[in-house]
Amino acid sequence: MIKITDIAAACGVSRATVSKALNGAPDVSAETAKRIRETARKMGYHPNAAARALKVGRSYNIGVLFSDRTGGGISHEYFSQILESVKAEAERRGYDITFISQNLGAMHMDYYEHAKYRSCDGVVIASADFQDPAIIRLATSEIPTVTLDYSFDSRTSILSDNVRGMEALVRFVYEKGHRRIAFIHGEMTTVTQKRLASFKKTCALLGISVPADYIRPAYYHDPRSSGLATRELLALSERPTCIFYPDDLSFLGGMTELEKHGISVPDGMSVVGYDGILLSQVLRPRLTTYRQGAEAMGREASRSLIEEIEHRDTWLPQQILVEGELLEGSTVREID
Amino acid sequence: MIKITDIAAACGVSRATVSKALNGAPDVSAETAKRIRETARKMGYHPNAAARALKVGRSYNIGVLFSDRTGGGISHEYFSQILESVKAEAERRGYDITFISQNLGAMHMDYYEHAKYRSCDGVVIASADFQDPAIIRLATSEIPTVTLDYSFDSRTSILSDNVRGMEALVRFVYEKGHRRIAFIHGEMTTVTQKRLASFKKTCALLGISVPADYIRPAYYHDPRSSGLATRELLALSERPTCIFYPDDLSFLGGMTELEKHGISVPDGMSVVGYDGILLSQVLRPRLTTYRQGAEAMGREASRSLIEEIEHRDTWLPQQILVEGELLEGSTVREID
DNA sequence: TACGTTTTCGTAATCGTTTTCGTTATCTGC
DNA sequence: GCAGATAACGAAAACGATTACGAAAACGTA
Repeated sequence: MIKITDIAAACGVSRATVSKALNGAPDVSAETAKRIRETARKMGYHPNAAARALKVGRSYNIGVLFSDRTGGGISHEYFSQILESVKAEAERRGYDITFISQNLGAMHMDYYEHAKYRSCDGVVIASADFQDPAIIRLATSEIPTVTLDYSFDSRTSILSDNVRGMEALVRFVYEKGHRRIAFIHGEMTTVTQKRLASFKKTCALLGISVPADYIRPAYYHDPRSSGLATRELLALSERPTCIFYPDDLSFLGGMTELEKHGISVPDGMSVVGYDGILLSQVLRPRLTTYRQGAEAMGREASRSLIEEIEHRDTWLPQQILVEGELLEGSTVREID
Repeated sequence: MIKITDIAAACGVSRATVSKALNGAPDVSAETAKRIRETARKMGYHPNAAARALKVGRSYNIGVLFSDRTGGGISHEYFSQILESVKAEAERRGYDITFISQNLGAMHMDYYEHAKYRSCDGVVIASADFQDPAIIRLATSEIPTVTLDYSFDSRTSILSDNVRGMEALVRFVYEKGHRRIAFIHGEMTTVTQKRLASFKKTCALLGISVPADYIRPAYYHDPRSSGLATRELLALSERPTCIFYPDDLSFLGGMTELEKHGISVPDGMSVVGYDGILLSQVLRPRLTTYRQGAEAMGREASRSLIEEIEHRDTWLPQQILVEGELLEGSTVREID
């Protein structure tokens, strides 16, 4: 690997001048700067990331955090799409990405320490338990962070528009004639709260009353718990005509349960999911669901984080709402 | 962040001694070593990754390479599972992972240069065009590498057991009574060659003759091309009774085409896939396919790469075969 | 011509760690 | 008690880059 000393020798100048030329310092003449830059390119010079990180903190490296506790990590489609677009946008802007985790090997590090250890310029918190003190420590530290699907005070966040998404789904089934709508929700995160609130509000707006026992708890990405909730709904004296599932994957548990009862979708029961993963669109019948703009969310996360890193003085935190789109499958029956 | 100087001051020794104690050098007494290690832990010391990387090359950071050319990157389930297990195993052993790509931002770097730039201790080449000179340069460099589903000379590789997998599938459909079996394959990579060879060999072994026009080319993870191949197979005077698809996703294209012709699975046509992704198991009917041991592959990749990094002197390249398992769905009809 | 200003460049310190080599001090055997 | 070996530690030089500061040269002006 060729270093700054080499190109200094080749140009007959000092290392300082080379560094300054390459970083666009004002106190180097236009001609020498050009000459240096050209030979640097010719000789295939690239700055040593470690040396630079050591000297100036900046590493051109951003951390990505997927909670290692919750199983639903990288390999869930929603998150892998986010990861992919975070990575693509970061690379486009010259940044590498490194995973941030806790307890690297034998050492006992929390997220913040890990980020410092690797001198990350910033961290994208993609999936985490936002009550975890270690997460809070990171998000309230001096390291720029952006969170997905959650907002910390005075920090940038990228939010999937759950309110609008849920509203779109409710309106859709309403137009199909449904008035008895059940809602199975995941863990009570802020996302869940928003979806539930939007569900209730839209129902109220449309004049639909939702009995308390139409609202059922379950877990995200857990077909079993959704299956249970489905069974409970089927046991009600007045069954719903349509069930909202926490996500596409959870619907599968519901489907199995419905099949057990000899109920077919959508003739015996209408259903909608959430997420719009590939799977939902190859199922027969195709699932009616709301696709979150994962690609845009990842891209925006990288973009805004890097903006903050590069303009820390003038930066103001913002909350970026990313819209999704309704995928009209055929799991919602028309009722007269 | 507390540094070596701090703990040197706290212990009343020099920085050199601290470093040596922490790294288990022989020339420091047992008591001082213990004392130093304890205060280091108490003070929450972690070595600065950049400084160490600068001084000794070692960065405790391994690169992971997903070709940026082929779209089927991280977000494909097979690869995201591999990524997840590579990451988990690496972290367990105290290594971080960073993505290796080409053309970081404005700089013009190839894979090898990128790996050096970040002073990676090794690279897992998870998905790539193995004919690409840039890939070859990396794989023949002094940097330890391990490849997945491809073998370079004198390098370690993790191979999904395609031979056995394909054999298992052929035997399975054979036992179900099928004798006219068509094979749609993906791009002619070494993986494809192995699968095709194993297909042919097993057929020959079982006394099945495979007409040349039963072998059809298509692309991996591309439902459209598989749909086309399916159409061609259906146009043959003597149709096959069973079709092998390049992978689970590709089968979807075939399914659409079969539906167009009013053919149902498995009554009108038996099919098998490959990969065993989640999707294949929630389809109705459940797809008969072969699940590759993605989790084990990623784990083995990390494990063997780190072994090589830490014992470069005694290390010998090896080819590690990872078995999968046959998933018996219900897309292969019993024939009498 | 002399002096102040600006432009352009180099010297040297620095980031945190590792490592070579020397310096003590302690020990061993006779 | 002494030469030589050994054990334990420290001083200082790296690794490759950045940057505050000073120096020299070039320029302008009176």
